[in-house]
Amino acid sequence: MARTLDIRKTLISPQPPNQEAVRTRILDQAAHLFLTIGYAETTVRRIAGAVGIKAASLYHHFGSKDEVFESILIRGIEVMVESFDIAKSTSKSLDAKEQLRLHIRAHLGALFEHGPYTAVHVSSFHFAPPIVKEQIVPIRDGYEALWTSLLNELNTKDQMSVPTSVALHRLILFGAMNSSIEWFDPNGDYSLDSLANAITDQFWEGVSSK
Amino acid sequence: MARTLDIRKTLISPQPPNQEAVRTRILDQAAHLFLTIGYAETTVRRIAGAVGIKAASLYHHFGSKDEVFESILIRGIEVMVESFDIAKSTSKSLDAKEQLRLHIRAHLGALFEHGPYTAVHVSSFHFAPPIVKEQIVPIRDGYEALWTSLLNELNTKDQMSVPTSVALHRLILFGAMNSSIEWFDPNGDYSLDSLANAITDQFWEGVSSK
DNA sequence: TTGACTACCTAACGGCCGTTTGATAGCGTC
DNA sequence: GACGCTATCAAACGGCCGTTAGGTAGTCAA
Repeated sequence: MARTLDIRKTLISPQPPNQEAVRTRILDQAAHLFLTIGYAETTVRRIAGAVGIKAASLYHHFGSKDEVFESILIRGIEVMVESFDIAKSTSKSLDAKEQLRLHIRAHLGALFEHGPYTAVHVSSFHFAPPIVKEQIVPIRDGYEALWTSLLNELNTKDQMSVPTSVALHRLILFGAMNSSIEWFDPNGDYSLDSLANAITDQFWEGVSSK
Repeated sequence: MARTLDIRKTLISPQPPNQEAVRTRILDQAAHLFLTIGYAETTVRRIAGAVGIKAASLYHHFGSKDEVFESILIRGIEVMVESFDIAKSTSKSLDAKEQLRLHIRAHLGALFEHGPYTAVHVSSFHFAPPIVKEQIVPIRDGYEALWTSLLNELNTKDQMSVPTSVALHRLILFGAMNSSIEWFDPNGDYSLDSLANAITDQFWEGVSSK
């Protein structure tokens, strides 16, 4: 059975599966470098070295350094969207605050639990080359729109009421969540669940003593 | 009187005041570049060009590019500390939430109203060269300690009670404030006062409808 | 066996980087 | 008028960058 599948696979896709595997390894290693030392310090030679090939060989799989970078940024958004969708479907029947908590947990999960792609997006998008930014912004807008409509939904329920604009509060919430990549250690004493709870409670109730 | 002061000044400091003026212009132009295009794209030649001199001449005023960068990061902290101190002394007699509001407004003022130094610090510290970071961290810790003790103070008053740790909520608040440099336009429709109010209300009351 | 194709290589290209060297004006002081 | 000092410059340094050209094994179908 497994063998028949293998045969069919090679028949359907003429190139060996190695191609896609190397592409993935390049993206993984590059993402790790972008995250730890930033765009400029992450050179093509360094990425190739981490993969175990030479810089010139990388150009067999990608057209340019920026194509690698762009792929990583896009994958970072995909990871966020996938997490969001799961949270959406699993929290449907819960009350407003619990729905919010699950979505916040999902966003933090994308940042810390599903590879470095989303974290790269958050840390390195701001100073990405303008040509790359142009390509990414519309895709990123899609993810932000998911959050906007979620918050609008919750805001129509009677449990939540944002004092000014939903857009503004979404930005504040994003700032609170995303800035955690600067200081949160997913292997430290604090769990990701407890961070999600803290941000949710803070966003929901504030710090006033009633 | 003013004349005597001028004479004394030249007597005390032999070098002409031009030296300090050029240094300031270099820092101003460099900070603007670091903020808009980032550390790597901000080259010594570009900084010098913006000032109206050649790259080699810049080395008469600073020992290296990183010395310029480090000076800007330190100045960014100084601006924050100065804003904080003013807020502290002018809000002493107010209630807890109003004290918080004034400090949040002060931090945002440092980010948007007193030159690009603080904004450079927030946007470019993360990927600063490790040697630079080492120098800056202890200084930055001083500013963060101011906020920690402020929040601890407010937390002992009966109007505020953070559900988990003050340290965590300080980080969340910093994230909310600092991320505004990614999207807030100080010359747009929204005033900095209203942003400070929104963040304050959000932090204090949350979004729940009681 | 040939020929196309894949995946890698070495070597090099032009270009920009941060920085240094050494020179040249200008200017106030002895 | 000689000297020392400041501020600037042109030119060059070695080094690393992203990228390309051209070659070479290996694989696999005709």
